[in-house]
Amino acid sequence: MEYNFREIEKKWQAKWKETGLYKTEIDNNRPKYYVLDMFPYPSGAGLHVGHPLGYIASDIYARYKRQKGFNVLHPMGYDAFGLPAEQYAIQTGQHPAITTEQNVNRYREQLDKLGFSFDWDRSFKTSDPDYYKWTQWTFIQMFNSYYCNQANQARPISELAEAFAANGTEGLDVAQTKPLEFTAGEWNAASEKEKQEILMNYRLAYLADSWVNWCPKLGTVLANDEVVNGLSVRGGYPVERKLMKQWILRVSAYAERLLQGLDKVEWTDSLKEIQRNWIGRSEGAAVWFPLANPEKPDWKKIYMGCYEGVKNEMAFEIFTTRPDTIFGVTFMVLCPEHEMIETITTPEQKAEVEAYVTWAKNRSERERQAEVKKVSGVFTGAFAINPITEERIPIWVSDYVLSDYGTGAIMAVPAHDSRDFAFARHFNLPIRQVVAPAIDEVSNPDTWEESMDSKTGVCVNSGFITGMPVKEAGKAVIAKINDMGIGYGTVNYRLRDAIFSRQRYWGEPFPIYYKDGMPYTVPENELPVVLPEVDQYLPTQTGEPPLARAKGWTWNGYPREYSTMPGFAGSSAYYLRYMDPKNDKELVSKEADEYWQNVDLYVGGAEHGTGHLIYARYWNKFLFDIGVSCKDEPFQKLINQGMIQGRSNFVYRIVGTNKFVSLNLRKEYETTPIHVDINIVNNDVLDIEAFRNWMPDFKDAEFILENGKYICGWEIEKMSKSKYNVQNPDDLVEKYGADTLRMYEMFLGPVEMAKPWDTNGIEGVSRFIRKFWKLYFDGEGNFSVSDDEPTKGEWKSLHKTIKKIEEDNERFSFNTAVSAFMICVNELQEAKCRKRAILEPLCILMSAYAPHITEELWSLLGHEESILKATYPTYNEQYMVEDEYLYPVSFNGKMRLKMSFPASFGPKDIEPKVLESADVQKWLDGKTPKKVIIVPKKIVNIVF
RNA sequence: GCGGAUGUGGCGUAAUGGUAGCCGCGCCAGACUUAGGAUCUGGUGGCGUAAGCCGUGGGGGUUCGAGUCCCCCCAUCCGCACCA
Repeated sequence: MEYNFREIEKKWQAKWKETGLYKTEIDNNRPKYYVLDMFPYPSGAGLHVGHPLGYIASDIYARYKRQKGFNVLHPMGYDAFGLPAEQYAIQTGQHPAITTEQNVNRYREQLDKLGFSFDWDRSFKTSDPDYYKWTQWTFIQMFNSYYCNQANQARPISELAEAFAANGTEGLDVAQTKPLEFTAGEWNAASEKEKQEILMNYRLAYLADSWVNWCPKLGTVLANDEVVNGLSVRGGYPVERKLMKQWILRVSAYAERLLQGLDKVEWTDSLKEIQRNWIGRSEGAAVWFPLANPEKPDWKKIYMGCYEGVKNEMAFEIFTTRPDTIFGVTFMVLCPEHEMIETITTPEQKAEVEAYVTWAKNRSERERQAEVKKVSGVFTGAFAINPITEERIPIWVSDYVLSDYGTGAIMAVPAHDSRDFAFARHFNLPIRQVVAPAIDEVSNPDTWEESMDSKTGVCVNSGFITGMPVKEAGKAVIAKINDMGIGYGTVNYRLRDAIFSRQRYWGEPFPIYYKDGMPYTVPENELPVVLPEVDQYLPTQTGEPPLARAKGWTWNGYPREYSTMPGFAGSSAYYLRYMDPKNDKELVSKEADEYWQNVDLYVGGAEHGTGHLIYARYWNKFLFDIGVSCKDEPFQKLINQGMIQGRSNFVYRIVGTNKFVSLNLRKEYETTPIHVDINIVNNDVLDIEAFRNWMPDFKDAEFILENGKYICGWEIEKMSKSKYNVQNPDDLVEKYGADTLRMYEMFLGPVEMAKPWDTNGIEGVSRFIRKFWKLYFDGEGNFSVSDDEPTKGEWKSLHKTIKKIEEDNERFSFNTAVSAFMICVNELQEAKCRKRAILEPLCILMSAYAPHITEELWSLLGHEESILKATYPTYNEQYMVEDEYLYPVSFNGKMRLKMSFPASFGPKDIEPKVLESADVQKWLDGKTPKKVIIVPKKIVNIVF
């Protein structure tokens, strides 16, 4: 019987579906294992060969774990809300739900062909109201929570209101937008609206004016991770800073836990490092610098009086990571957005400062970033007092200080900070050295080429900390400012709160309505708030988001929130929902959550390092705090699949002609390389006829050949339509079958590594699969497996393979596993082995990789049940025992010859025999060995 | 600039500190064929007729022994980038 993969694959895919083979239920008698692929966004282009790489790897592992006795949850669904479908809707008027549906169907069709073991009964898409109901529900819980730094968890906002009624803000230690101070009396006397405004300062989902990334072209704000180099990730449009009222998630409250949690998960170091950088923890000090009122030169009075309750009016809070350099402060810098610029600027400087601030604020993010090295700034005319040295220092404004990190104000230490140094040099401000490698190694900063940013050394010219190592000095300064009541040691994070509003149509509506200008949540029993129909997917005339177009869309007459949620809303808790996808009472039942717990293996691309993987961790930690999820980290082990790059082919056109010269002859001509469709090139040899028919321009093309062939050049590039190097999995499944494609994708190399796609290599795997098939058939092509006792060699081949495959599966080394299968099949073919005792276990081993062919063979072997239910073979060491071992004998570490000794021989038995040998004597060349190292069953090394 | 990863034949890659190049592609030779972009067999790191010598980006080091561990440098890729 010929190996007819088309028939076999179709047959078994239908059968699996019919019998519900991959349906999963809670089973307390078996341990659970949760394998998840990152939520795909179903784009219109469908899958290319790079997409399934991770799905194949996770499917192999899921199947393997099932055969090892685990109850495996392996679901799949779609991240369906998002910009592409909506942009398409704007252009064509077609409802994004329709586009999404089509794309989902296409994805499903492509996935089905690859024979994945997904439990499709658990599937959903984020745009399903049954699903986004729980996204909205979670948002309401965040709205109704604050973060308590003492308990280190989210708590109900009602507790906070009670605390305010009893004690005001006395002793408050919570995450907040800005510090507020009021008494219980003030709270109790406040109106309902005032109370709501105060609470907004603490909610985990809050509404606030903030500087956002506004993308005019997309008509929406974007999160930080959706902007790269000042351009939107989707579409690449310019982004500007804009002050807008937005929904925001207080992700920053979880910064420390997000950082600490990284130590508990098994992710790659590089991904953990990306997250650590994104969270950006820095330890330092917050210090108040009082304003030296130029009209009252007796600043000491102000200084003495300014810390009691009048901080905001009279002083700036700065953040520094180097409190040890406080004696080197020679000026201060405020960001252009700083609130106090207006009040402190002197009349003489007013015009200049205003001009600068206007210029700086109106610059696009992109311009600002492009000109980072250009120093700009302006003097306010005002002075501050260094609270430690009591010196009077000028206050400047510059855009090198960012408004949203720290407090938007810095103490500048030009001698020891490169940016302050550049600024001081540019504006001719004093530079004072306060740190040196040693106490007597002070130099003149005027002679410096750059600042001394060194984090080691000792303090000099620094009053009471002179002579201290910098680390110690920092602590001493913090202690001092604490005593003085003008500052404290603190930690700052780069991680910002996440802007959660999008002025777009195709997303989850907020469960929010407005009364008296304040937001209120829709009652939970009215969820979901279903996305309404609109006549156009564009903003209104007055610039409101598209949802404002929906007719009669109010909550009992109150206006609703017209923004929708961003893409990450729906993808932040989907893994929990898969545990219990049909539950209409809860996001996930206690029973399901406690059984499935969290994702054991998460597979996907590294591009989600700072987006999805931060938000989902935040989201899950919140759900953990409110008791919905029993694990505070959602993804225990994570594998980043490497990108599959395209391999482009080129032809070389001689400039000004329609003549093409073969690769190795092109040096003699002036040529232009032109991308050529990889489908008309085979092993870099161009199909000339196909090329002439490819495009009208090439109809009359002429060629200069080498050895009668036209050889194309090649290059590794991103896979893209315009480069004609896209390889579509459907074509390959059609030509070689899913099992071959699955094994070939694994064979390409380690899953995590980026690698080029080279279709040529698939032939080798295809040959191997057919060879494997033939092991089960006799010369006439009849299925024929004997019950004869295998030979020693056959047993060894099998057990060697069992061991190797198991080890490789456990460490996700699927490429080496495929090659182990090849070796085994080569050996069995060599031995003409057609024995059940060998071929049955081999079939099971390979079923995770090539589920269709093995299922067919399994059934031919006479089994009724699916091979998925088969018991995984156990490795038996006894088959590996050898009587003899062939020792490599090396001289000074270089292998020269081999000698065989009984496996039972120890070093004492081997050494004399080795030294006696004529070959060894020849290599010794009369010299006496200094040492003979013998590692049993490993190596003999003679040192001379 | 900071951080991370990677570097091995013509190509993809393999090697618990122990025989460098397994497996596959490609290439070469042969067999079978009307034919070959089918199948099968053998060969294939470089230099050398050979014995042999040289070889894992470069340079040091640890070790009986280093592709693997340590230090310095180079190249490529990825992430962050005025984060005080």
